[in-house]
Amino acid sequence: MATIYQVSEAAGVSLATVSRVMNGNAKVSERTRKKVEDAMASLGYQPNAIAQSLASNRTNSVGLLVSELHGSYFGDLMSTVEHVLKQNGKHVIITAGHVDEKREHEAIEFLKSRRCDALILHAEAVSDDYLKTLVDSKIPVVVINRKVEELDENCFVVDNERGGYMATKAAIDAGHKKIAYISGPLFKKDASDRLAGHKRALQEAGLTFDETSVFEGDFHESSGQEGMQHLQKAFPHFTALVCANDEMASGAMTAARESGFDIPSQLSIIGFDNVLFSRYLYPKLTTINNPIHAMGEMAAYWVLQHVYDIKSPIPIEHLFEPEVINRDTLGKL
Amino acid sequence: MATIYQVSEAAGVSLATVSRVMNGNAKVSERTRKKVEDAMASLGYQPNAIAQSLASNRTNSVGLLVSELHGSYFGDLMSTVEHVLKQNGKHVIITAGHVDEKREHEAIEFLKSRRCDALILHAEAVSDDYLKTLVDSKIPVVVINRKVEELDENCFVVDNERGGYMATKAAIDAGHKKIAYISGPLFKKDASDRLAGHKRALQEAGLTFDETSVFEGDFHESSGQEGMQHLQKAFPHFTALVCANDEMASGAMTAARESGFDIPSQLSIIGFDNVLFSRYLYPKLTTINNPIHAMGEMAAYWVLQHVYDIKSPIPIEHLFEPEVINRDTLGKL
DNA sequence: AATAATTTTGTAAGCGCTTACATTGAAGAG
DNA sequence: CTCTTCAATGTAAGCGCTTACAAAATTATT
Repeated sequence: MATIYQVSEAAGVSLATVSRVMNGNAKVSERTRKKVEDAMASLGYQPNAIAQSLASNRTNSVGLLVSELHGSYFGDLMSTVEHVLKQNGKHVIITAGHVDEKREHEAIEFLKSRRCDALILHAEAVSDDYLKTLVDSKIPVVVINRKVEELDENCFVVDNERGGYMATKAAIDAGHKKIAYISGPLFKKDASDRLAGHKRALQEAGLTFDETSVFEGDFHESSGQEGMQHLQKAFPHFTALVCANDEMASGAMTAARESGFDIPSQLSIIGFDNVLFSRYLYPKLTTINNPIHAMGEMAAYWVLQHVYDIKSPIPIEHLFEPEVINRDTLGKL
Repeated sequence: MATIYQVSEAAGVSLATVSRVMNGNAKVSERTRKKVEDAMASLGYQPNAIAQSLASNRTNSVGLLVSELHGSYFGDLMSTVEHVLKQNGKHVIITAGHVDEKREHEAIEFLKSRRCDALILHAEAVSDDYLKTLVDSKIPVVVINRKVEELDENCFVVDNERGGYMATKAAIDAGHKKIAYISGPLFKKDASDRLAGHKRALQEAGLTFDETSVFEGDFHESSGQEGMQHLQKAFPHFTALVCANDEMASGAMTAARESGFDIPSQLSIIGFDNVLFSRYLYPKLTTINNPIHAMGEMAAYWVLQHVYDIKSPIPIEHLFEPEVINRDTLGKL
């Protein structure tokens, strides 16, 4: 591996000059620039990013914490963030927190130890206080899909309450009166917000909310199946089922089919998130779009603007709107 | 951010001693170790990984190149690799090549510039020669899902020909005689190997291979739909359709349904890869398991063993066997 | 108790870069 | 032709660590 020193020798100039042509910030005469570039090319020189980072205190990399490395939702987030940042010459260091406080904490500490210039966090398990401390600690931090008190400027969230409202409203508008609900784990803010929206829609339509109509799942497919089975007994004869995410909706669909329901003629199902595979399902799932793509993009632009002084091509916004995606699982009654 | 220097001052010892307790390699007396650890704790000291890397020429991070950051297949690969490596205190730097020669090349150069200790590559676009050069260039490299001449020791592959054979054999065993095939882009080795296996199964069963029975897709869902539409005309009345991956199988299922076929009573469909969502499909997709999980794990163990001298808990193997996953889309004839 | 052997600690030279500051040289002003 | 100015380049001091090697402190040996 050639070093800057060897380049400077080959080009007959000083280290500083080589560094200058690499960074293109200070003026270098055409002649010497050429000499240096030739030397670099012939040596196959590749700057050592580690050394550059140490000397400049800039790593040109931003840390991204996701809950899992697999799954459509996070795949989408990672893809988007990487795309925007790479276009601007920045790199992404991805790490997973697995929705576990200790592991999320470690993951964030890892990103800090790598001296990322900024952090984009989809942190679910770590405390609000920890996030506040982080923000105070100087390192630029952005939080996705979580609203932290006093950190509005650093948070990018979808209006989950509204999304939950829209899902149930869509069912009501289609004529449904008896609507069941499979929620996510209610200690999670997004899950409880979505449920709150569901309740608001019911109330607005003059429908009374029945405790037995909701099953608390865990956002995984299997709990959708369980939920469906449970609700058939606990809250029989519902005609529509709203699920707090698409995975659970998929599980519910499987269970419904096994119980002999035709979807949507006998049972309507609505999901949430609009992950990629929701359109592969049969029937194609009617769901609420969770603009994770837009949020990831925005988070990346925020970082570019605040950390690297690269102006965002779109105005920075913090609250994102959900949207009904009409497909084939919601039937008129 | 506290530095090692401040820790040494606070503990009343030299830099070297602090470094020693951090790395735990040289002997340090209990008393001073305690002093240093206390100093670290009270300063909230966090070693600067960048500086450590520069000084030690070790980054404790391995680069992982995938084609895309989304999708079940890569999600699985990333998850597995990260899991194994993290368990051993190593970190993963993930980057995407997007199946484009230039971008893959850049991605690899990026990983090299970050001075990764090793590279795990799912490289599809870059040339064999380039990979050979890489391997020769000293940096430990492992290639996933691609067999490169002379680099057997560095490659981890599934037996695609065998998988293709198994898929078609399964259809034949179920009584099918007229079998269509939707392949991946044939310039890709895995796609052409799978097709070769398909042909071998036909031949072995005494069935003649008909050029019009295969449609060359691009591994994406839409080309599964196109393929289905095309084959209905070009090769009518086939009773089974083998697809070179699950995405295309999903597309074909949609198209088949739109054409009024019932699956599997009127048309059997077999996929390949066994990605996560294949079991969400309706009917659940019968497919060939592509042991990407096992390969990713093995690649990670190889790196641990060859680069970090951590013995692999399982013997290193390079060729992985596909397996038929029987679900609901293959019907007896 | 004196010396050797061994363990523990310190000193200082890098790792490959960036960058403030100093130097040089050429062009312009008088 | 000398004196400024200013652009181009060089010098050298770090960035925060690791690690030979040297020195000091401790323990073992006689």
